[in-house]
Amino acid sequence: MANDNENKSIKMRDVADHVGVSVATVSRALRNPEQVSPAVRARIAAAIDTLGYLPDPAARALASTRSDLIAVILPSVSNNVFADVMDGIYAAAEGTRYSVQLGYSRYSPLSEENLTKLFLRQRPAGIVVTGIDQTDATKTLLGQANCPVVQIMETGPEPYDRMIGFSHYDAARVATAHLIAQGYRAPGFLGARMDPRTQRRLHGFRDELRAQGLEEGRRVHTTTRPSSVTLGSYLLGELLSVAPETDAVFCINDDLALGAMFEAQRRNLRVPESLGICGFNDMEMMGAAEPALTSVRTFRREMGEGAIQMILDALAEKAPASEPVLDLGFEVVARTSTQRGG
Amino acid sequence: MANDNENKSIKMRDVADHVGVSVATVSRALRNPEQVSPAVRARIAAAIDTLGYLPDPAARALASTRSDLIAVILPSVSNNVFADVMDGIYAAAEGTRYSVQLGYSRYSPLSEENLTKLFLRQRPAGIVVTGIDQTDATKTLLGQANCPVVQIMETGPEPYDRMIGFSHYDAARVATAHLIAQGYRAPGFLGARMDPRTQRRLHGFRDELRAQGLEEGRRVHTTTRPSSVTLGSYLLGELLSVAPETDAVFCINDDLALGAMFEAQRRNLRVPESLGICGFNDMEMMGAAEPALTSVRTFRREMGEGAIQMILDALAEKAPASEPVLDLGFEVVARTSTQRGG
DNA sequence: TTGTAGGCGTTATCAT
DNA sequence: ATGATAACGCCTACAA
Repeated sequence: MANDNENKSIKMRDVADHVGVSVATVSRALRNPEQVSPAVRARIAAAIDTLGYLPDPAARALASTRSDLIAVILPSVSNNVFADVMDGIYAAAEGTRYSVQLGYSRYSPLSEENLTKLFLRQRPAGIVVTGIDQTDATKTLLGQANCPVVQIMETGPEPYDRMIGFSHYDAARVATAHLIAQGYRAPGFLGARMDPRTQRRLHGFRDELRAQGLEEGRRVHTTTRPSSVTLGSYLLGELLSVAPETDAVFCINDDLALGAMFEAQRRNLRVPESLGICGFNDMEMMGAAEPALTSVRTFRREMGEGAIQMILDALAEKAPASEPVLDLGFEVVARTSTQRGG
Repeated sequence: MANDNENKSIKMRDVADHVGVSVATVSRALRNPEQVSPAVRARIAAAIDTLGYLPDPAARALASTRSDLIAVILPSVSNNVFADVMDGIYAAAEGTRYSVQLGYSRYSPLSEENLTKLFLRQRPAGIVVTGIDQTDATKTLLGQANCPVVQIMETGPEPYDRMIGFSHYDAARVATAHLIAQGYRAPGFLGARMDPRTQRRLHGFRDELRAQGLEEGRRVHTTTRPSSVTLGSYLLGELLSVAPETDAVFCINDDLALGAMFEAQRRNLRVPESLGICGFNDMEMMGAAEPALTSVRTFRREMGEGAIQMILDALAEKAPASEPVLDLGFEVVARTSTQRGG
C-alpha cells in the first residue's frame, strides 16, 4: 500500500537512508535494476512505496542530460483530427516512464520552428512532428536531433528518422475515382484552411479528374479560413451558384461534408441522386448521419500510437524496425451519400 | 537577428563570458531585469540573441524550486468540449514564459490523483484541474499545494483556491424550462458517460420537471458508455420504444442531440413539431444543422483562458482578484429544433 | 554488487 | 549594480 503522507518532499537520500544503502544504489535500482541485487532491490522498492518517494524530473533531466519527455508538435488544438491522434499518443505513453509535452504550431511553420527549438532544449527522449513541411531551420534542427524523431500524418521520401502516415494525394485520387465510378461526371472540390496536406489532396483530385478525361471547370472552391460545418454549407452554395452543373462534391474534411449535406437539404437537393457527397477522415458522425455520408477513413489514433511506439522501440534499441517509413494507408468508406448507382 | 547556429548547446556561462560579466548578472538580467543596469542589460540581450542562448528549464527548475510549467488535468482528450478549453488555455499561455503540461485522467478520479502527484512533484507554477469531484487524497494535495490552483468547468462552494465555470444544474433547469415553455409536456432525457457533471444536469432536469408539476415517467435514458452521434440515435430509439409519449429530448451534449435528430429523420418524426431537441454546449455544428438545433451555450474557450489568466494574476500577485469563484454562466440558444410555438 | 564524489546549468545568498 | 559560491536532487564514471 502506498502511503500518501508527508508533504515534505521525500528525496532519494531519504530512501537510501531508510534502506541503509547509498543513493547511488537507489538510483541504480531505478534506472538499471539488473545491476542491483534482488534483495536490496526489493527493500528499496518497499521503502519507495512506504515513503511515497517520487523522483524529481528536473534533477533527473539535469544530471542525465536526458529528460523523460516526448515532445509532440501538432498544428491545431481544436481540430478533432488531432484530438484522435493525441488520444493514441497519450494511450501509448500511458504506463511508460515518459510523459508527453504538447505544443501547437497553429499551422505556422515559424511557430513550429520556435517550438522545436524550445523542446529540443529540454533534451527530450523523443520528438513527434506533424508532416513534412518544416522550415529549413527546423529541418536542420530535427536532422541533427540526438533523439528519435517521428513524423506523423504523412508519408514522404526523406524522413529525418522515422515516419508514419499515409498519402493524402493518393487518398484524394481514390476518393475522386470513387465518385466517378458512381457515375458522377461533374464533381467539385470544397476546401478550407488549405494547409500543405489539404493542397496535396487538391492535387490528387485534379490529377484523377484529368486522368479520367474530365474537366474540373470552375468547380474547385477553396478558402484559407479554418473549416467548419457552417463553412461547408457556405462553400457548397458558392460552388453551386458558379457551377450549377456540379453533381458531387469531394470535401476536404467531414465538417465541410456535413455542412454541404445540410445545405443540400435546405435546397431540397437530393443526396445522393442530385448531389453526391464525400468527406475526409471518416469521423464517427459520418456513419450516423442521415443519409449516411461517404468518407475516406484515416487511421488517426493508430498514427499517434504508432509514433510513440516507434520512439519507445528506438529508445529500447529494438531492431532497426524494418522500414523507416510506415504507410498506414486509408480506406474509402462508401455510404449512401455517394450511392447513385452507376 | 537571431542566429541559428552552433548546436553545441550554449549556456549562461557562454553569454556571460561573451559580455564580460558573471553568470549571476546574466541570471538577474533574465529574472529581475530591474536589478541590472540598462547598459549591461542591453549587451546581455544582444549576446543572448547572437549566441542563440536558450535557458535550460531543468536547471532552472532545480535551482529555483519552481518550474515554468502550468499543469492542466482534463478528463478526456477526444471530447471536443475539452478541445475548446485547451484552445483557450494554450492561447492564454502563449507568449508568457510558462508552458502547459497536459494530463488526461480518462474520467478516473484515481488517475487524476496520480497525475496530481506527478505534476505537483515538478513544482509547477500553477495547476488547473477539472471540476470538483476529486478524491480525498487529491483534495488534500491540492489544498496544500504551494502554487495557484484553479478549478474549471464548474462552480461550487469550496474552491481550493480559485474556480471558473458555471452551474451544470442551473443550465439543465433552464434548458428544461425552455422545452416546457415551448409547449412540450413530455420531455425526455438522453445521457451518456454520466460523469459527475452530467449527473448534475440530470438532477437539474428532474427538479425542473417536478417544479413545473410534470412527471418524468420512464423518459430518462442514460448509459455510462462514452457519448457519440451513433449513441444519440440509439438512445432516442430506446426512449421512444419505452416511452412513446415523449415529445422532446434534452440531450447531455450536442453529439447525442445530433444523433437524435438523424434518428428522428429516419423515423419521419418531424422536428420540432413531433419532437423537440435540445443539446448541450452549443458546438459550432448546431447552428449549421438542418433544422438548426437548440443548445445550451457554454463558454469553454473562455474557461480555459480565464483559468490561465487567474494563475498569471496570482503569480504576479495582482489584487486578490475579487471573488475566488467566477461564474461564466451559460445561455440557452433557442433554434428551430425546439420552435414548436407555445 | 555497492559506495564515493564530481558535475549537470541555474538560482540565490552574501559579499563587495 | 555586480561577483563569488553554495545549493538544487540526481546520475554516472571510477573505485572498492
